[in-house]
Amino acid sequence: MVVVRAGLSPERLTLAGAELADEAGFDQVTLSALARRFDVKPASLYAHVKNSHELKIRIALFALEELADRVADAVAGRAGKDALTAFANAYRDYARAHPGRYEAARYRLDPRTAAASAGVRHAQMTRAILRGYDMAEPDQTHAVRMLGSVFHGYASLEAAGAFDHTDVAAQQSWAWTLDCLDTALRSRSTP
Amino acid sequence: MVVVRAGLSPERLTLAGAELADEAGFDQVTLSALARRFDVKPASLYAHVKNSHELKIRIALFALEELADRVADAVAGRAGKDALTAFANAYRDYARAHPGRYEAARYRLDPRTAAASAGVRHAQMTRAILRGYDMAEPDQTHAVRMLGSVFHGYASLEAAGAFDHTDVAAQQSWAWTLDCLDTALRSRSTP
DNA sequence: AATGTTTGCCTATAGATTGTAGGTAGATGC
DNA sequence: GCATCTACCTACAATCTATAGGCAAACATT
Repeated sequence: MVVVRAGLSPERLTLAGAELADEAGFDQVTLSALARRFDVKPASLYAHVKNSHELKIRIALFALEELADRVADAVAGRAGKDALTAFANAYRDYARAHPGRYEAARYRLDPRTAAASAGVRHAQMTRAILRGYDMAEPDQTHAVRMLGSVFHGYASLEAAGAFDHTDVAAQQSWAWTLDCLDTALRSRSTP
Repeated sequence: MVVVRAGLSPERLTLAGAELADEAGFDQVTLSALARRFDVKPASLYAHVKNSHELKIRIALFALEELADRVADAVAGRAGKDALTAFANAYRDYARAHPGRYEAARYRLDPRTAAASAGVRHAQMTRAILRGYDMAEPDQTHAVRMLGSVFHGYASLEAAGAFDHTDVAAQQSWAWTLDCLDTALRSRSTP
């Protein structure tokens, strides 16, 4: 009897799960669906991931990492509004290109896991952006939270189709918003 | 045999589902869990709601309506920054008091259902806020989207615990953000 | 090359949730 | 008083999660 092994591993399952999330939505990521994708029985997956929850955590961590990498790449060598725009665009582009992974990145992690995740890099990079605006504490923290809210909120609403019913291009509003944020941050800077 | 009827109805199921969502999370809202709550068999619920998806839609519409009511109440009789703050606080307070319902309000609705939902009132009320800032189109649409992003983003990140790891009160950042938005909008107004 | 061990996926099984079909007792209407 | 309707029931099938244990291929050792 010829048996060809599927070549499963936590990493391959995580990546396949991320792809499945992008195609069908993060809530459609099940061990059964993943098993079908590898033409394998569901039970076989439990040798590689503890359970469905752990798989989702892995996908979330993978997405956070990937997103942080893209943002870091985009921001490299830039400062001020240039850096702000690069950060924001990399963020939004990722959410649009990988809606399922982006949703996964919002999966609730326990504090310890979150503290060890790339989420920390996101916060650091946001703070780095603000260096171009000379902002002291606690204003810097306020600004980090505001920027995070705008970026996540915009990506989230756009993905939900909230901007589809008004005949103004989402891209235009995005550019306007970034412009607005830049002005607001500059007016708050303490040189 | 004494049979006491549970008194099920779509409305009672929707409300109970909303309560369950607040207590255990929107993803824990299942027909089975709801049936246990009414001490009834799961199959009995199908006489009142078509399926699990329809129940979630009902909860989403209920939450959107409730949230719109609160915001409308808060905004009534106010204008300018006062109105902006009242809107924003009502929004955030609802998300904090009813995390499950707030999550439900983000449940993906098909375009027709969304168009007939209280989501439309949200957009109208946001536009009403902007009357205090004398903003022409398409800037008004841009501003509606930015405000929506900030409000939703902040509520979403705060609920996810994203602000728990820095020792600055979320309330402080919220006030700062609203102040920042007010300034930004005033600087964009076209009197 | 022969042997023992590990790896990788299997079958079998059980519980939970969703959903359909059909039944029955109590409430309602004439 | 009788027929109908309502509200909930049992029974059943499908899907997903999860555990336990089996077996053959792959690998390591000598």
